[in-house]
Amino acid sequence: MIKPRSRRGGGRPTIADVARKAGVGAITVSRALREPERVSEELRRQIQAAVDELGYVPDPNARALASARAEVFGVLVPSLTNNVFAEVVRGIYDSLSDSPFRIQLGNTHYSGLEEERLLQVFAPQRPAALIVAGIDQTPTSRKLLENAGCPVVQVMETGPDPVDMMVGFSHFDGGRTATEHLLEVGYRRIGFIGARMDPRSQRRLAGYRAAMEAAGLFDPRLVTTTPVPSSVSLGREMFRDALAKVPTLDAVFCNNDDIALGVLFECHRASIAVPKTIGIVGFNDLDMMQVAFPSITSVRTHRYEIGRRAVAMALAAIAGNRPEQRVVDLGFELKRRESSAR
Amino acid sequence: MIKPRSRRGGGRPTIADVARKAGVGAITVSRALREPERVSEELRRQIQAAVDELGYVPDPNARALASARAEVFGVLVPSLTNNVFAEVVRGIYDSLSDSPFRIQLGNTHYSGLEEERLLQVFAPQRPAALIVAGIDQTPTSRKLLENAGCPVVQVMETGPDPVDMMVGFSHFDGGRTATEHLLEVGYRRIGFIGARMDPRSQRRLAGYRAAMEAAGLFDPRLVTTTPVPSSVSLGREMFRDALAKVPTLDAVFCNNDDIALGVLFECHRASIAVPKTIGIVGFNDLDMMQVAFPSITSVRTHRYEIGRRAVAMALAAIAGNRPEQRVVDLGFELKRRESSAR
DNA sequence: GGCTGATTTGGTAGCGCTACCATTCGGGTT
DNA sequence: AACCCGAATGGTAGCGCTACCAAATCAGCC
Repeated sequence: MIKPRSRRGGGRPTIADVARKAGVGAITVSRALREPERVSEELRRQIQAAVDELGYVPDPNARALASARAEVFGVLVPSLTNNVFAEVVRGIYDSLSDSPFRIQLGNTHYSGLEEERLLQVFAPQRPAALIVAGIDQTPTSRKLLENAGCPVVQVMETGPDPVDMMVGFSHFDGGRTATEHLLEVGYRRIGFIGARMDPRSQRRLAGYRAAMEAAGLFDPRLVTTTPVPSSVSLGREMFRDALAKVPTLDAVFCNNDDIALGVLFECHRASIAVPKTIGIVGFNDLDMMQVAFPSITSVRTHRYEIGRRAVAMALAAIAGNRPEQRVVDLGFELKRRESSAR
Repeated sequence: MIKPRSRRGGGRPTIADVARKAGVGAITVSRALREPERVSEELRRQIQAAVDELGYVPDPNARALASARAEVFGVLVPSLTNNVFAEVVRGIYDSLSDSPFRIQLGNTHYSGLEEERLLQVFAPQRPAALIVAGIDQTPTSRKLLENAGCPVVQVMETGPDPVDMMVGFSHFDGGRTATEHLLEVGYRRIGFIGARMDPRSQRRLAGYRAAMEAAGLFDPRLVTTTPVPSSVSLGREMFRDALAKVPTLDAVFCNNDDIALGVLFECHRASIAVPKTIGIVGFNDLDMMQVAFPSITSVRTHRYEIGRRAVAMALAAIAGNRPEQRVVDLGFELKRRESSAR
């Protein structure tokens, strides 16, 4: 009596079934699938026919165990609902959709400890690459990344000391450029409104401050921040607070577009003229900024492109030709619109 | 000479190392980790000590291979940037963050074929559960889901014929309720503006039509749709088109909040009074709807809760007590605001 | 013809874990 | 005393694949 068909597996065909049907060794099937150029064309055809007939699909778990490397990209972002990171993630997905790589996405909730925890979950899987947002990893996280044994790309920011590779832009410069623009067009009592205040927002604030100090106009009372997560409604409230604190306020640089939109709505509600009485500049340049009335000046960031570039660099590193330029600055672009057209 | 330490693995401790150190069999370590109640307290303590000392972490790939079941939830959504799905995904993540389950997220780009392809990638991993958006799977996808050998939850909608379980609400009813509200407050020439027009938007449109026909007011020229992806700027353009087509238009029901916001901005720009001249109702009720000026009436949907509930049902099914109520309708809530307060 | 080196193919031995079954042991039951 | 039963532990045999090495094949060349 024949040994019964594997008890555990769901009866799916295995590589051995394909090998038997094609009349070759199992390892040749494995090779034909992974490195076709190393198998003669004839066998390749035979094997392909057997694969098609049986509907064979390699088991990714067995593959990962045997090769000590999973075809998985680990991706860590601080938020899934923040459009900014959603765009980065979309870029990553689009770049990987035609590859054999799967994606495992982790949500750190802007917490360094949570990032650590997730890296501890991700690392044992031996991912093919890791993409993490930001450059402010805890020492433990940094060590985990360095020892992950795979390409690592830090995204959203650039900095002096990459774990491995980096794609992003300077938030400090972004904040400074936005503020300088407001100064240029004649605003003087320019406020900063920032929610969440993660490290990137802190650096935008630093850029704002540098510009204001250079103009001799910095005043700490112009700065309104909160660690509370950002939202349009919060933007509205914070603007009211800022205005109560400094009634002479004539412009605001917001740490993101949600806040800026909240400011705009509050101006409408309170019949404050934009840009005449109050100038507004946002950050990120979401689609709606150019549609708003009045349209809102914002710093356009290349989120989608950051995701794509991060994957491209990781794939190159996996393929063995690590890009020579390890830190890529994709820059930003100030979009001047009605909200600051004095 | 001692056999060299495993060549392939990165030298990470294995279950055998832990077993040796704790002076027990490997299988007992495995059990202590997965079913602690079946191991005596003394051994449990010894094993835990060895685990801690070695820093042992089970290899998820080996585990998946041996048990023919990966600790992975497969999640398929049509879009990563659409806030609606981002919220569902957030609910899923939050519900799973304390569990051993990882998440594999797929982006179908609103395409049935892409959904099929992704299911073909997901299924061979033998996920612990699958969560998919919508109820309009292709026949192939449906078969893949039925044969996946794991709990399946369809989310965002309810329908008569679940593959396994369902959590959502009726988009038809949502569309009808929104339209009935506009009729009730006195609008007559109510337009429908819809972008993307995926199956869910189609059903909202059907609900709109049912309400309009019941009132004897349906007119096909009132309906403006496009398959183009939705955005605020598109909402603005479509509203202009709709108004050019039907100058007597006195209200619009938008298939989502982005479109509604675009309509609002265009009204500002063209000095059209809201809600006096034009009433506006959106769908989903994003945070900004209540902050907008005027605030925008919208149909609040419980996206985050849908994600949480889907996971709860899947976990129950995995644990062996499949919920008796296999189709859960979480409903929706019409939020009446200024934009339709005639 | 025999040698060399490149190319193609296959066998063996795991990867690290768990399913399955066997074994042991203590405490009832009859 | 023989028997049974459940609880606790362990051994064995894979899960389906690939790394590693060996073997076979085929030029090309002296």
